[in-house]
Amino acid sequence: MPTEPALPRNFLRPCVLLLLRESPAHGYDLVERLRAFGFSGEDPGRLYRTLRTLEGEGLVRSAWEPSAHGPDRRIYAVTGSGMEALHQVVPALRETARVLDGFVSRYAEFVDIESPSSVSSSR
Amino acid sequence: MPTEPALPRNFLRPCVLLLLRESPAHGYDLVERLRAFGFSGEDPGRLYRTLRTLEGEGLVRSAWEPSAHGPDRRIYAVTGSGMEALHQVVPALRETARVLDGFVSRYAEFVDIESPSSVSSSR
DNA sequence: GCGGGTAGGTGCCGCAAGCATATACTCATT
DNA sequence: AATGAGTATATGCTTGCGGCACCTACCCGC
Repeated sequence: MPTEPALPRNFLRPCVLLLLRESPAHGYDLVERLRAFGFSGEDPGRLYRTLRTLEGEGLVRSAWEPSAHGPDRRIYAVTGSGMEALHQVVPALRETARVLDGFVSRYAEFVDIESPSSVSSSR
Repeated sequence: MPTEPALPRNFLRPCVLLLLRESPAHGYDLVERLRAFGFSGEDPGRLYRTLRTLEGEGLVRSAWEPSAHGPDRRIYAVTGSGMEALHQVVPALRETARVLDGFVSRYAEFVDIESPSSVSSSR
């Protein structure tokens, strides 16, 4: 794993919504699947808090499910307004990606000038 | 201007360093040039506070300069350790861009399935 | 009965971000 | 000579996210 990314504020929320849209899951499972989006897996408490907040806002719903081995699980699924909320935030995240690409290439521009060796491609 | 981007925490700092590296400037000027990185220009106070913080950390230095028209300006320039700090945070921002691209394309994947009309190119 | 993996949760605090507000200089207008 | 607009720099206050620590409880193997 490279450097830890500097994620946007509240990025956890859309990530949870997207993952739940792909398939319902319980928190402990989401902890693992969230690694793909740059979340280290430490601080599961943060995720559980976010899940309860999302449920309070009606963006996800949950139901307890007994587990064969281990304690019961609270299975979460995204709701209709949850999907709406996801659709609404995506443009901002797209915009963020655009800005960051701009920043990086603008940074790379003068780095290439200063050290013409070990050139990083301009993507 | 599209939607306001959801910028990472502390993103203002590297932006200021990059802009000052491109050319020294005073705060009021930076406010304008920061628009390229998604900063709306409201809340200039935030920028000025950030500048003073950066100066306190030795990442930038400043000098007063009289203005032909209007009040005096505090001209900022990036220092050596400021550049080091910039180099150190860029990998994380690169990583963030990567993650966001991944998120967006993963989102687009099921959006294309649900509404096969109005297809967005897969970049 | 002890440790380790699974699963879900609360408490607390620092600090960035958001918003309002203050000061002061210059110039053009009334 | 006062008023307002544009330029320029700053402080005060509040909120809420994020980071860290900590707790409970279940199941299984040794």
